[in-house]
This record gives sequence, structure tokens and C-alpha cells, in this order.
Amino acid sequence: MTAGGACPSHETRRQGPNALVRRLARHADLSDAETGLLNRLSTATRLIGPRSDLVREGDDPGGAHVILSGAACRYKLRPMGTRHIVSYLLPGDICDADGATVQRADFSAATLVPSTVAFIPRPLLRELTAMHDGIARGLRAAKLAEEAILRMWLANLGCRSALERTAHLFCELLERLRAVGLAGEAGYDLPMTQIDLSITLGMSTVHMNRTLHELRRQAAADLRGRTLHILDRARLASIAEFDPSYLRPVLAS
Amino acid sequence: MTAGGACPSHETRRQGPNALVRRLARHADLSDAETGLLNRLSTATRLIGPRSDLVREGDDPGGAHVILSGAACRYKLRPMGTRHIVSYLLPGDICDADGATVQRADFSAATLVPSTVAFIPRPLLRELTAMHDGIARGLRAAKLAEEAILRMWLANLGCRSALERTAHLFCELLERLRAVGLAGEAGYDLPMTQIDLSITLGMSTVHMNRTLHELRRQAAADLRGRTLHILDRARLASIAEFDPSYLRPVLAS
DNA sequence: CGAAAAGTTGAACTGAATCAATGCCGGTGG
DNA sequence: CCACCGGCATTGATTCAGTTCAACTTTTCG
Repeated sequence: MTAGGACPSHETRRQGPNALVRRLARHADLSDAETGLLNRLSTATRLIGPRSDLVREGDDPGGAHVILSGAACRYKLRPMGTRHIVSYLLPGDICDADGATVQRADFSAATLVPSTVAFIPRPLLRELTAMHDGIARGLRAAKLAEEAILRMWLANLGCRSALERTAHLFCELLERLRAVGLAGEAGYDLPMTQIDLSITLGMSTVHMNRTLHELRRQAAADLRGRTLHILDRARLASIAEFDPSYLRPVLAS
Repeated sequence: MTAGGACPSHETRRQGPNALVRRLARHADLSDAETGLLNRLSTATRLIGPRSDLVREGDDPGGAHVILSGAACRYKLRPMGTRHIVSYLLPGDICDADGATVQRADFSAATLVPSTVAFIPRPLLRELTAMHDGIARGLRAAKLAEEAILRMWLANLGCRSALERTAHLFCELLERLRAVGLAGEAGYDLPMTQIDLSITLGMSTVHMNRTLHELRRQAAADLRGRTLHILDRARLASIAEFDPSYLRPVLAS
């Protein structure tokens, strides 16, 4: 797998219903026509290697990227080269849903692991939202959920300890991955390294590692290799003070 | 001024062009009809006392609140009673621009100082965005800017020191207040206490105080009472690694 | 004027960073 | 098939930025 490489039109294997459809249908009813449309979009995909940029800060995103498998993140680069991850993009998530309006990204985005990504160019994105109410509503809801996550992350960094922050992130990922069928009760595959986690949670890698050990010691969660085993979901949630309601915006009418 | 009190329909004094109009016109051209409409909205305002909630987490916001003078904040409440401020709402800012769609707020919002606030109920908000393209575009742009700020704050908390964070916030406030005519080169009135600042920047009040002293010692900024004196804007920006471009989203077409 | 909230200061303490070394594992090339 | 390499994970020792506690002053405001 050549880093940064991309090969065109990759067949969509496993996980029956497409992640994007699943995601948008969560908040808005999609017509059959809309579902079909989204499924067709998802065939024009690229398999992108790990750690390759999708969008670079300051550039024109030109449209939206849809993560269909794998995982990516939005991040901010500081002048001195240090980075900070400001959100995770999981299957079904859309990077630059505002690609229709925004011409300069205020963040970069990159894959974390090899990922299948569909690109929706600006004109098509506009057409989709203008012509299909279900899709427009779904996109809006997805954006609201994302914003709520952003606020939650901010509160997390602002007033929780390393252990609490980590537990909170693991709870959130459990919910989000379950929503697209990528996690069971027992746990899930973490698509990021401890280094990624540490730059997300604002701590050193050394302390990240120690915090993971502490979670294991408290029999809450156990990260072995790529797999996160949820040992005691209630305990994890209680450490994190986790309340999942922010992940599911309630829409009017 | 009774805390939590509110008296109806307060006359709009000073600062010529209404803050809301000024804010929305920043990214989108407003027709005369639209400007007039917004100005009329801004007459049905309430003067709200300091530290009164506008919206409570979990409640239905029912519409949007527009800050016309004063200042407010969005905040998150933790079970144990500690709070974290996730954004500031300055004159011209809109709280719950998504009031048209969202039925459950994932945050609370409260005034920081006595403020003039207009409320736009959901049906009216819908009508405004549906009928007036300029207003819809302005609102969208305002929301994008807000999101960019949220991401910046997250990166701030995640990877900057107390001094850097504080300098960054002061730079941001300078830009934002200048955009609505509430700050000059020399400085501005800070509408929040050191306690508020500390809750925002994720540090103890004691350390907040010491950080302010350090900024003064470095001849960058000097907070005296409510007034922030910018002593050396370049130095402040360099401490903060401040680049204001995130505050001005570039819109397509 | 008096009470409450905000700001200030010093001293002791601690969660997390930093430094540094070492182990592990998967991939690549010889 | 094995040796080597680079990224990731782990561990111990030390240091430091920021917290906590506690007392005190100043300002605000009813």
C-alpha cells in the first residue's frame, strides 16, 4: 500500500447498507430516489492510503468528501509543526458538507487508516441539496450533530482529567461506530494510534499510554493492539460522565 | 437591576447601524427590504440582567436569540456543578440560529452582563430564511464563522499554554469587537470577569490572574478593571500565533 | 453602609510533560 | 528466511506548569 496512493473506483464490499445512506437516514426520511442517488454516488469512490491529506488548511475543498470505510480526522497545524486533531470522520461522516459554500478550509483533513472515500464536487452537492429535501435535511442534521460533538470536546478538554477525557472519547466512539454497524457490545476496532489519541485529547503520548493502563486497571476498557475491549460499559460511562443525547439532535417538524 | 429580571421593549440607543445588520451584511449583500426587516426585529427587544439564562440545556430554544448589546455565552454544565464556557456571544451574534430546526439545545446560554436581546420565534425565523436569500446567506456565513471559532478554541485548549491561550482569546475578541465597532486600536471593554475567562480557558482563577499579570509584565496587554488595554498588538499576536483568517469564511459564488 | 462578588497573593502540592532508554512488531530487501 | 529498519508502545526518573488551599484586599451594588 503506497502511502498517499489512490486507485480508482473500488468495489464496495461487506457492510450491506451504505454508510452514508445509513447516516443520513438517521434523522431524515429518504425517498427511494434519494437512497438510490446516494448509493450511486458511493460507487465513484477512491481507496486512499493511510495518513494522506484530503483537504489542506487554506485550500478550496471544492466539494465534500464522504468517508465510506476506514477513518479520517480534521486537524489544525501550528506553525512549529505540532498538530491538533479537532474531529474524527468515521464511515458515513461527511467532511466539508459546506463545500457548497466554503472556499477556504480552516482546517486540514487526512485519513488515519486506508479508507474508501467518495468526493462530491460543489455543483453536484448544490444540486443534491436543492433538489432533494430528504438529503438536505439529513446533511443539516449531520452538521448539527457534528457541532454538538465539537462543543462536547471543548468542554472535555476544558474541564476533565486525562482519564475522564479518554473514557469520554471511547464512549462517544462506541455510540458513533454502533450507529453505522461497526461496533458491538464487546468493543470495536480503534482506527487510530495512541499518538493520534494523545493529540486529540491534548496530552503527551506517554501520559496517554499510562491513562490506557489505568482504564484497564479499573476494568473499564482495554486497548489491545487495534481493538478496544469494553470491559464495563457502565463504569466507563460513569468515569466519563457520558450522556449520549448530544449525539442525536432532535429536529423540529 | 434584579438578577434574571427583564423589562420589555427597550429603546435602541447609540451605535448607529444595528449590530445584527452589521454582522449579516459582512458576508452577504442585504437588500433594503432585508435591512429594514432586521431593523424592525431589533426594536422588539428585551433588556436582560446579568447572568440570566437565555436557553437551558435540554430545553427547546423555540427560536433564535440575537445579542444586540452586552454579551452572553454558551456553556456546558457538568453534573458536579462545574461549568465550561464553549463560546462567547457578542453584539450581532446569534444564539440558536438553528432554532428553526433544533428542538433540544445541547448547551445552555446566559448573559454575562446586562444585555439587549431580540428573540426571533421559530416560525418567523423560518419565514425569514425562506423568503430572504440575503438573510439566509448571512446566517449561514455567521454559522460557519462560529464553527471555525469552535475548532480554533479546541486547538487552543489542546495544545497551547495558559499564556498563549489567553493572548489568543484577547486577539480574537479584538477582531470580533472591532467588526461591530466596539473596539479601537487601544483596546476594548471586556464584558466578562476573570472567573469567566478562567472557565473559558480551562484554568483556575488563580492561574488566570497570574497569567494576566504575565501579559502585563511582557507589555502585551493590560487588563484594568473591565478595560483591556492592548499595549503591543504585534507581541500579543506573536505570543498567540494569531492568524485572523479563520474569523472570515470565504464563500463561493 | 454593608454584604457579596471579584481580584490578589503566597505556599504547598500534584497531574501531566519531558527526557531517555528499551521493547515490540510488521514490512522490506538481501 | 532472516536481518534490519522505522513507527509505535512501554517504562522509569525527573521536572514543571498549573492546581489547591487559605488568607486577605478591593470593588461593586443594592
